[in-house]
Amino acid sequence: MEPHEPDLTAVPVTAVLAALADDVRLQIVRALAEGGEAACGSFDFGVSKATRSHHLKVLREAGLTRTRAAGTSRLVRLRRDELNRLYPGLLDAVLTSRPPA
Amino acid sequence: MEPHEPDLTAVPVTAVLAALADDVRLQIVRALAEGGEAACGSFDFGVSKATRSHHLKVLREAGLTRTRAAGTSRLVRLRRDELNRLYPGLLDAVLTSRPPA
DNA sequence: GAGCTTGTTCGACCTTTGTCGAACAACGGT
DNA sequence: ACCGTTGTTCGACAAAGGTCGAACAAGCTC
Repeated sequence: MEPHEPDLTAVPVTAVLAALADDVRLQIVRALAEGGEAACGSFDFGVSKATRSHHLKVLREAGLTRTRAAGTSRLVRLRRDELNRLYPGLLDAVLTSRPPA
Repeated sequence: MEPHEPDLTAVPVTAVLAALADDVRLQIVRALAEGGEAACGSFDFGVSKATRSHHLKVLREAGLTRTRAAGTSRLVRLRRDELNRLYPGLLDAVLTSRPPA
């Protein structure tokens, strides 16, 4: 089953923004930005694995991440270059924002 | 009644992003970016005035706009400088994105 | 003050979305 | 072949959010 990773230009801006407009997903994106490629299981932010899987799907379908299988795990990584090319400054603006005091 | 225009630093990033993650609101922001200050009524994007008022409230409470009374109207403007200072690149990234084909 | 214009607020409604547990699927190791 | 690990999918549920019409408020003009 292909993981359905759309062309970023085909994703409406509102969908990209909506994908980033969630605390859990933002934490995932931050983790990916810092640590590079990571397995789904490494994002343990106090939600069930069903919920985590859901959030990763949202990020993937918004064109923010790519996923590849690796044994029993799936490795996720940020599509930084494409993102920065299409929305220069967006990622940085979001990532450098202080965590909610 | 004060219109409750929060300090941008007090607004969680997710709230800012969520405010921008809507088609109607994005159109409003684009219009404000192009035309500068404008009356609420000038944003006729196929929604009722109740809905329009709702969206303007969301934008205001997310720290994206300022509103001032002017006779029977209310003039709205983008908080560009603050936005660009706190989230450099965000606004540009969102505004320069092509409209949904 | 009557009436018009401009916005806001108030339910109400319906869709979307975040969350979970449970069931399922794929893979690796023993 | 079996089991454990890792993710995904499937309802189900609750909360959030966009939408509307109607009622209300404030201000201008005649």
